[in-house]
Amino acid sequence: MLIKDAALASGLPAKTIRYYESLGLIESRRAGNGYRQYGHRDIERMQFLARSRTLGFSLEECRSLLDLYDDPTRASASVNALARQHLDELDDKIRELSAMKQTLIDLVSQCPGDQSSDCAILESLAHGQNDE
Amino acid sequence: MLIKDAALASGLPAKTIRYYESLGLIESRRAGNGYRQYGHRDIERMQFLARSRTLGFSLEECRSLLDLYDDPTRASASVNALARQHLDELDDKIRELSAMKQTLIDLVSQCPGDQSSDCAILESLAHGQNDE
DNA sequence: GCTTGACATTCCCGGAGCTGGAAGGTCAAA
DNA sequence: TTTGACCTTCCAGCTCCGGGAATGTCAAGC
Repeated sequence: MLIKDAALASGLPAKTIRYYESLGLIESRRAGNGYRQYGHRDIERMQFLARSRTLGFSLEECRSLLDLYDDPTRASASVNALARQHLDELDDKIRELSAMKQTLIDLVSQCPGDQSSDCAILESLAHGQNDE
Repeated sequence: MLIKDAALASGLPAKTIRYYESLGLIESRRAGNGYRQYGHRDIERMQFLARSRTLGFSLEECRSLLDLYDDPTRASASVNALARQHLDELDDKIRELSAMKQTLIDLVSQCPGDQSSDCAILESLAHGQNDE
């Protein structure tokens, strides 16, 4: 299977597959002409990466997850810890964005949004008092 | 006022002030020795940027906000529109992260998290069925 | 046999928003 | 005079790719 079909099968763009290989997350054997060739196992690995990325894991976290996956002596506690840590990061991020959102909602509600130049949003950005 | 004090007064690191200047978001006049010198207006501009960034606006959005701020003929509707658009982006991002979070919560709850190697998280990453 | 088109390869650049570091200039105080 | 704390510019790197150039390969059509 050549890279384009692997991309189709895995959902990862060909560019991304090459990039992941350059990082050592994926391996490939080459045909006589130098073309990368992939088999079922490789596609599974790509899908693993694709799913992990969908859940927001960083590539380094993906590497750890793959390492655990490859290790038959792993303890599920290790995976669990990794996942919980990522969960905490997600929570932090969500909280941060939600705070931004709430502040912005307040500001937008105070801005007339008409042809006048008076604007609570700009006023707050310029002189504070709403957010600090 | 030299850059270090401007950094202290504005909350932006000196490096960031120089970076913003390179992007044309901030201007500076120079002393005879080439050192940047800032006044009250400059500090305000930096604080404006700092607050805008805190709300998650991109630097290009900050540029637009500053332009509006500088324009006495602006309509608050323009600012309002910019803010609402950013609000939508925040919402999208929050929803995306929340979806990740929920999936991850489900997976974590199915993973024993002990010394056994069986792990629903890895299983799901490898073979799907939970998220797709 | 030759051309065309769709693949493949490598390599380098850019983007977003900085941060760190190197190499060097300036200035006040000891 | 020598520190030490500033300042300057420029270059590199971080994350995760995507775009594009220059080039090679291969099957199909004429």
